[in-house]
Amino acid sequence: MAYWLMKSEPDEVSIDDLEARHTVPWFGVRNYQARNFMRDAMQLGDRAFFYHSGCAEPGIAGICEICSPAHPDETQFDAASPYFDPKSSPEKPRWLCVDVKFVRKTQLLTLAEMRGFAELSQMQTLQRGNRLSITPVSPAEWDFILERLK
DNA sequence: GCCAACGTTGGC
DNA sequence: GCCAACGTTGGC
Repeated sequence: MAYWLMKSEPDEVSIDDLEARHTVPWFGVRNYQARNFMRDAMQLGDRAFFYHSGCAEPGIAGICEICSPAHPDETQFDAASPYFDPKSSPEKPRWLCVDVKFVRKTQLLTLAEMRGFAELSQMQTLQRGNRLSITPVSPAEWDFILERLK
């Protein structure tokens, strides 16, 4: 059992979208490190903070759970998708995703608030220059944040 | 294998 | 819209 932080642009998929759809494929990851986390490290039942990025108020907006093994991300084969990858093929898919299911929505814990906690100073997603859309969260960080989520 | 150029992420 | 940081590409 491991913990994660997964970034999504709310314009594309927000916590409200996830709540409405119950489960969504985590499509659009085009970074090998993030892909490898999904392929090699994630397990069914792992929980993740659902983080809103690229928006006016970035931060943790809810909690979701990994509910499928890694499988090919269909958007890579769709020429009309911004995530289309001409170098990938269904025979040899390059990009994977997992499905996540809605657990709960929380009051937004903003990035600014997260940066204010000394207990979170080592959190990977808060490190300078970090751009990974999926990062591991330590059990201590998970518990600390969970206690502060409303 | 090096590395410059370029593209992307994402906060501000 | 800006820009720091960093990943990827491709020529050599």
